[in-house]
Amino acid sequence: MPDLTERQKTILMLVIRDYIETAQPVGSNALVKRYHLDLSSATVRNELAALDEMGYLRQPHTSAGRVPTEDGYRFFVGQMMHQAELPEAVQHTITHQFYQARPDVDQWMTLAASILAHQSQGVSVVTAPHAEQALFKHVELISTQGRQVLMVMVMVGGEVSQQILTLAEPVSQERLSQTATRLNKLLTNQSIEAISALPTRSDTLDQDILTIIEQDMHRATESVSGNIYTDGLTNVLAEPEFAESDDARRALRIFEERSTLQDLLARSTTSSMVGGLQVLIGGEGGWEELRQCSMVLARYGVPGLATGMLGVLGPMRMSYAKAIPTVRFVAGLLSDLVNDTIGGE
Amino acid sequence: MPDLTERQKTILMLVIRDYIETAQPVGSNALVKRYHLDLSSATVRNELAALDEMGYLRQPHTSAGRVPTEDGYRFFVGQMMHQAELPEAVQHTITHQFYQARPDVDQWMTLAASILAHQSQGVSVVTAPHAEQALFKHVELISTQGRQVLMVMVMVGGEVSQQILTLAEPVSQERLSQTATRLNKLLTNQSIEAISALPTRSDTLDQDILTIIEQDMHRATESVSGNIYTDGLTNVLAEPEFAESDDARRALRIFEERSTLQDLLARSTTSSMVGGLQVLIGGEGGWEELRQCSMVLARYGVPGLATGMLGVLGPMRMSYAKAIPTVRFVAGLLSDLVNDTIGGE
DNA sequence: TTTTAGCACTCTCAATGCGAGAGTGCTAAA
DNA sequence: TTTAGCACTCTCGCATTGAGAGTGCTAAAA
Repeated sequence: MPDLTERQKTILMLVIRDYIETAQPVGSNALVKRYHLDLSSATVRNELAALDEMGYLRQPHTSAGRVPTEDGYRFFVGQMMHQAELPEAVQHTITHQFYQARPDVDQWMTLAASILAHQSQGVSVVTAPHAEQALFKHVELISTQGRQVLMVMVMVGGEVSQQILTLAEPVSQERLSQTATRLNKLLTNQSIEAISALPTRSDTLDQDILTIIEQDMHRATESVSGNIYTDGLTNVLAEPEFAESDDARRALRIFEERSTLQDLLARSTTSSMVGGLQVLIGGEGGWEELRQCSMVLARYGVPGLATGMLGVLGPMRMSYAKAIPTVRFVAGLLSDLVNDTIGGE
Repeated sequence: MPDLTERQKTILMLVIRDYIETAQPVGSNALVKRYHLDLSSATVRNELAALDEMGYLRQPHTSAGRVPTEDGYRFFVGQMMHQAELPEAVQHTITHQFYQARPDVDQWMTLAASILAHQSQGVSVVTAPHAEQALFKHVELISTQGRQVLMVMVMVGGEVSQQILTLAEPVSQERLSQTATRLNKLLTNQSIEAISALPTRSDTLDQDILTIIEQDMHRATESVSGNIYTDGLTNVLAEPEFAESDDARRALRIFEERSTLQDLLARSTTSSMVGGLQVLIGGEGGWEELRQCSMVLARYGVPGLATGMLGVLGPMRMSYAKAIPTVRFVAGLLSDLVNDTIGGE
């Protein structure tokens, strides 16, 4: 990599930039003409051959233009990673949209997914903030009809879980409220371990609810991430490389099956930290169906309290120049949001 | 339509059945051979010509087999509409899945969408149960940090809305709880009109929250349907008619943009009643992008209290034989669920 | 009157061949 | 070290062609 001359770097960047725009193999003549290089096509040809040799470019077939390899894209991303910034106007627009949205995690996530998808013209994915360790915050019991009760539980960090319980016999709202009050007093800010270790309650209703809370918190702890939001699924169908093959279908299926997607994100979890940005090129991290795709991922939130992931998927020749700064900016925005609303002391 | 002889009906049904399976124009020879008809191909040919004349079939080009027209599909659906029943085994499986799921509206909707998509091999859509008139049931205020408060509001019928409030100054959880208790007492089972007519509260916190509740209920009333759940988006890409055209993209985009989808469903709302089943063929009801598609729709729930819609979208030659009974069965199941859990007295 | 066999005709689809265009690598001169 | 020139290669679009499937029509058979 250090053995690239300045001129080679320039040419390599231009080739990749051009290919990202046109999706066509780019040849020496076109390159010289299009970018008014002060070189002849023959010189460029030699350089292209060298870059080919070094593995940054390749030819789809003899006597065709050059196309970037995965290594080529990696170089490209490495170069632009630090320089790319979102235009201020766009930053303002995005911030404004968040400001206008209803202050609700669900809305924010949907909005973030939508913005990412539109800005990058790719498929976006956002996970709701999720705590590594579940801490109880509040429970509410609302009688709906007969033996049916709606239980709403809130955890520290803001996660909300609700479910419908069917009790053995009808219970008045008043008694439900009393139970809720007692449990809230008892459980506030407790971890699941602490709750499990609690002695059995004498009141059977209290005990029943307690058991359900425990189960629910278990579920929350086990799941690797919060809810998953996606958008822009159809964007990928517009890309010429997916025009007719069913590669597109297989890739999109991953995004539809939330469990698979969760696995995928979980893998990347370890290697990425809040604020850091991760670019997976050509299905790095081994996901067969995504061999033709790239992902730009970032983690956001408050480490230890609540974090989530967000990212963009596109073909390998996706517009990194847009995707990278957008992901970075939105990650920052969501981090602030988490911090402001459900965040630290 | 009454001028179809029995034999013509039989042949028409066979042609359509075959076309739905193979996606290939079906000719007289193939028909006789495949279904061991006791007729010569020439006779069949005459009948085909007659059906063509009457508008049930057409030829993509001279000297190709026959393909159903929209009228053809309508006849087909009319014939099978009443006879089709889901096999008992499948019914059990589905019921079992609902039984096993976590008792939460969100889970149920996701599950319903998933089942519809898998059974019918099409794109499914399900809206959460939604009341025409919002009635207040319960509100809860949970202090999260500083001036931030999580408000959870439940309406009669089970709809839950949550949002994060930023108060002018920090307020203790105790005071929040008192406000919630007072408001709950005051508002239970009240309609939005009644709430709007209420005199101003002396306590400013109470009044602030009250205003927000009012706004929120307004929002709930205005939206035509609850949350929308979809699944099986990728199924449509597997269909040969969408293999490479970008018709597929346009159709799928409708399903991604929830607002458009909501419009679409709203249109069908009027004409369909709970229990009834509606089959839109070839984008009936005028939605240009869905000209090549069909939808099987049904309404479920308890009229007046909470209803929702569910349905399946596929190409015109979708498997109605699977889609229709599945939609009908799941609609029944969801109706029961609504009735049992959040339903009437 | 209805059904069937026979036949000429039509149209698609896959395979084939061909020429233009774009791009390459190499060599020799600047 | 760069550039001009040149022969070579490979794709892509286009037209041609032949096989196959299916039709409609007519006349004979039931």
